[in-house]
Amino acid sequence: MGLQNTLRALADPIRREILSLLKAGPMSAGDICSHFTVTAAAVSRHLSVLREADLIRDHREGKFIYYELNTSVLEEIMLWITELKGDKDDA
Amino acid sequence: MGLQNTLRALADPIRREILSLLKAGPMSAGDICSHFTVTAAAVSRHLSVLREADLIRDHREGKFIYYELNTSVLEEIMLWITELKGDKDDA
DNA sequence: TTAACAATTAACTTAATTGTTAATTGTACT
DNA sequence: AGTACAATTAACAATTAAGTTAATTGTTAA
Repeated sequence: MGLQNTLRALADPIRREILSLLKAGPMSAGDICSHFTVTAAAVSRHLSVLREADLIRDHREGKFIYYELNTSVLEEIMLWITELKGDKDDA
Repeated sequence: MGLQNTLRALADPIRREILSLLKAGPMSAGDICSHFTVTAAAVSRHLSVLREADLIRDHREGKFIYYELNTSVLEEIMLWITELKGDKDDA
């Protein structure tokens, strides 16, 4: 379910924007929300989709839940695309 | 609309399988259909999504419409992922 | 022109996704 | 305990997506 989950998670502009935000470093759910016009509940569900895809990790610190980027699962996409593009290694 | 269209198109297992089939070379719609259990109409719609994303190109030869892979739009995804992974060029 | 075939488009159904508001969970503080 | 705050989950409405069958568009050949 890895590649499917990852690509599905990336196929939404808000979720991609969340990932871009997290590029700068870990951020609380509230801080992430403040960058969007949709409600906190909507953002929270986007976060859970990203978490299911293992594109982000979370940990609680007191009242806050911090999210951080996990780019390791993106390797699988890179690999898939590279293979599709023709295995130029064989050339 | 480029990246969004591309990722949305890739976020479906049948569409990814179609692209993988086309890796071997151009193929008619009928040949593509024969690899799947869904109806020809369903495959045709998948093909149109892939075409809108410019992941495939088509041309008619007599009764047949041949599809072939276009991997150039995948560069955009590679770039986006690379940027997300941290712009290691700056290191 | 008519028949036959390849493929797409149309109309419709069902399932999944996205968003909202309201209720719930978890933590800190007095 | 009780209040306040951060964040998630639940329940529902609306949109989008994917599948089916039936009808339509192109093309070839009799």
